[in-house]
Amino acid sequence: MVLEVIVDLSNDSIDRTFDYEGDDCPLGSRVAVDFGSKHLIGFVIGKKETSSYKNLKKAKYLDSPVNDEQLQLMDFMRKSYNLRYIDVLRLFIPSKLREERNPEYAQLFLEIDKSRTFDELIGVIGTRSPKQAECLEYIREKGQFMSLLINLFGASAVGGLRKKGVVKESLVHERSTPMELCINKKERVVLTEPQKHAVDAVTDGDGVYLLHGVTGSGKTEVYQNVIENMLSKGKTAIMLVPEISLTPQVLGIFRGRFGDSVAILHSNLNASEKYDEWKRLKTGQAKIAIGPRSAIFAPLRNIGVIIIDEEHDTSYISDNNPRYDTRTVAEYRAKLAGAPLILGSATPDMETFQKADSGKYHLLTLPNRVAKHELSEMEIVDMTEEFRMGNRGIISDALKTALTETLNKKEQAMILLNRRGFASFLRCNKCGYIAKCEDCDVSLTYHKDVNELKCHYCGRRYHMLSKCPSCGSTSIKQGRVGTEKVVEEIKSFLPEARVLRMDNDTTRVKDGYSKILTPFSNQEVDILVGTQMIAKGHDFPNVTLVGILEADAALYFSDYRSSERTFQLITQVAGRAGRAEKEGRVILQTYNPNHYVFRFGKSYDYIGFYKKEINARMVTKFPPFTKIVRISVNSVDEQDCLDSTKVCYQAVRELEKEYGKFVYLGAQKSPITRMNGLIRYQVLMRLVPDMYYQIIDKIYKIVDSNKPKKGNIFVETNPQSLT
DNA sequence: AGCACGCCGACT
DNA sequence: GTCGGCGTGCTC
Repeated sequence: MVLEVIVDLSNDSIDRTFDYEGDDCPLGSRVAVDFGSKHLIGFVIGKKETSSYKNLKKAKYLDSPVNDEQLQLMDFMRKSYNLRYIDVLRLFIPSKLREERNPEYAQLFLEIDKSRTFDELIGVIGTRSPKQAECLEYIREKGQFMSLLINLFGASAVGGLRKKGVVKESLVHERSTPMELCINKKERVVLTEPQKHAVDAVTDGDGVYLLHGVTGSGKTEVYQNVIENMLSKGKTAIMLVPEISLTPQVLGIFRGRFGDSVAILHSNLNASEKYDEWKRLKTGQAKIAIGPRSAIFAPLRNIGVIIIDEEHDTSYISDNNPRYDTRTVAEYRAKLAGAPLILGSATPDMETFQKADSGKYHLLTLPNRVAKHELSEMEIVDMTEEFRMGNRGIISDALKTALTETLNKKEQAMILLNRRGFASFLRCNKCGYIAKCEDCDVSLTYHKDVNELKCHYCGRRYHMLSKCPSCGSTSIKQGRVGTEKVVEEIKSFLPEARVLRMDNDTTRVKDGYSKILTPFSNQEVDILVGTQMIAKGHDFPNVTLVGILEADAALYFSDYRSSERTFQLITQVAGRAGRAEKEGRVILQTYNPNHYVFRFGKSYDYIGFYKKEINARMVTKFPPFTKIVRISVNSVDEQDCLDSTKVCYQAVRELEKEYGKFVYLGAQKSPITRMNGLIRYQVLMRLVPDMYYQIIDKIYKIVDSNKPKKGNIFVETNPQSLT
């Protein structure tokens, strides 16, 4: 029988099937093939009786790691995101299965024979077999799986070692416990009415449910009950959480409730551990997959529910290699399985809430906090006022006082320095004026190299401003503050305070996270100063004060989502204060206190914010009312990059002639020169949704046939940023 | 992705 | 005269 095989190499020129001769096997089977001079893994995605090709090589069947439903999901992803087949396939396969051409050896573990010295063993091998000696040296310390050794040193060398009896073999397949989990057996709580209603609705329903509830309103309890109901129906479940909140505590709660039927797919697991968890799901030993976005590809059958917690989190969007949006993929997978999809959040994505609002999704609301505590009181400090009063520092007087009080009470504080999009906007320190594009209403980005302001959406350029057009002050500059600066300022008025910084620099080092969080949680540190990353997840009961500096920084990021991001951020950090018995307090500093984000944020009024924001999006024609499409081109060679971009641009213009005018911001070339040796250009356009679905495939075609010679080209829809 | 084949520059 | 640069094309 002729098998149509995708080989495990990621390259545009071989993103198609190759015919091989092989025994009949299910689609999705993994096979070993020779391709050119290489020995590779391949995947069967089609079968036929005859091939137009003459002398076929043989494909050797290994196993069948993906099922039919998963194949359908792959197809969907490939088409909607214009991805290579192999890149999508790899998402479904644990990396271990890609290394092993010989599954029968996969579990065979080789170690050196410890009853003799290493030199004795080398003696046995002799000088005629250098490959074998090399291999023996390789496994000297820790041993290794046979399949990997065969890949590295060849079958004959490894076979030689076995024949000479210098290695010991064992069938290792103990399940390695992923992470030390403190299993957290919690008392079963009685559900509130809204929780009960949500659980019932989802259990008997299908389609997409938006579970909207503030922090502490008991969403997790809903998830658990739905999962439990599904398990009792003999079904399985997938639950996705943002990478960062995949903490041992969270996992412990699920392990406590569901025991061994939970499989955890975490990026901290090594290849073998991941493979073990994958296999438990595949064989049905485990029925619940919990993990970050990649867990959506879990090898489960008979899925009863898919849950995406904190659905607005940006970690659900993969912005490189295979680019995809997990929520869209999950929605399709749920549809294939006939299962409901739950999207949970306190601050849903605008697009998600709009779908719930318009009846496309079902809306479930958890109105109250179950915990005894109300949400923390939020104070807004006007920094332009501080400036006028003569405080030129980063920290307002109100926050200074609050910090001092907090420390006196032996409680802790967190200070968030919002640095999103900080690099480049221009602001007047006196009146809070921000330079914006007259056409697009997004903030202008300052380009130092040419001393110009530029709009990232339409490319329009403006002269650099020397004084504020609104109040005439010359104190107009780009704000740029680092965490070091904040710490310095705190030290100046609270010299005894124990302060720790947490940002990209301090967490990059090995165990950076726990080096900072452990002392803070042990109360050996009073104040934690950090960027976005301190906003998520961690629960510190002794924290009663949260300060947000530069709360409006993200607002000036040249991105139509900046208000939404800001609202999400302040809601999230505010939730960090006063989580246990003690009351919490939030102080938010801004140059723009009247902005609606802060007005609604202060009272935790998501619905109010949504109404205002969605209206703005409609008027300015931004998503969800349009889709922004970006063609990105990069190359090591400027001319090469430009050529490709130009052709694409012309082709897009042709499309416009055929289909009618797009809702442009002007599809045009805007060059952005970037570091790492790559020149980048892009073509941007905005399309109303109907038009988008009509022409996106044509745009993919244009791009595919105009690749730069020495670089890459790809299309993104609603990209995360335009930098 | 690799590997082979093939056509122009500076070297023993 | 040749060694080797990497552009182009192919792998079932």
